[in-house]
Amino acid sequence: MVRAPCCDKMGLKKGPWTLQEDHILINYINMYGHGNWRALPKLAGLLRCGKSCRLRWTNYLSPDIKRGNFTREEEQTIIQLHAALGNRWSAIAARLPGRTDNEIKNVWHTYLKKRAVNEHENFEQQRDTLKEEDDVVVESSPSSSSSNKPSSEIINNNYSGGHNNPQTSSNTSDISSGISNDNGGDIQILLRNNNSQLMDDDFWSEIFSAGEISSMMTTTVEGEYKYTSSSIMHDDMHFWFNVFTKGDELL
DNA sequence: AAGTCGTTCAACCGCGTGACG
DNA sequence: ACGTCACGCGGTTGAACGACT
Repeated sequence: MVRAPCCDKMGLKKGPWTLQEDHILINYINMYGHGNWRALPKLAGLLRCGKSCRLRWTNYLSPDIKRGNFTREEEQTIIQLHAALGNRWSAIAARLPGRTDNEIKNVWHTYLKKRAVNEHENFEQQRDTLKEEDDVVVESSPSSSSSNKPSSEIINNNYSGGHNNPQTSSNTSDISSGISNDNGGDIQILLRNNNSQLMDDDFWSEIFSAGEISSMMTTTVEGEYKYTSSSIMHDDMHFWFNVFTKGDELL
């Protein structure tokens, strides 16, 4: 397939946009819209390629764009969505009105990636501390196995992070969830839709391959999906589950 | 004051994909 | 079915700027 020649080979301008160019682009789009980006620069009288015009408009000039610093809520949303969606910046941007994929990508690489790593490390420290405490309890009274508790209680005790408490956050989601340790030391994750609807496999397919999913998952009679870990579930599973239980409200 | 380094962010580049003839 | 076009996406670059030495 032969690709159309790039704009730089056709004598078109590159680099930062001038105020005059911005005005021309804004005026043209306000008057005629942007039906065809490739034809737009010629029609508007700009020495730019259509791609450059589209980028300038969608990332900077469009009136829909919210300028200014990201709020704490927006930053948390990006971290959670990135954990669930990966580097799908446009999908993340679609859930943040007024923010562009380019802007989100920049913010992620400059601030949020570091913060996410820090939070991950803090979480691991917390987890290790809790694990040590659990070990002490189990050693002193083996009969009081945690598996006797409802899983929602377990997750509330051990993994609650304030607003991500599955019970208190259920106003926006019908999904209840829990993590528990069975007697073999494996980790079980229960995901239940209160309307008895099963969760979409796509939710997990981003994180695990299909083979891993099927080997990990069983369905209970109550309409729950039960994921049972073994060696394939790495140590970070708790962290990511925690992130997802926050993030699923946003998806 | 001048040079260096690190950070930020607008813009570019190449690729994938869907629409269309 | 195939080729072409146009668009959108994600990765990368580089200019601008501030902090530091």
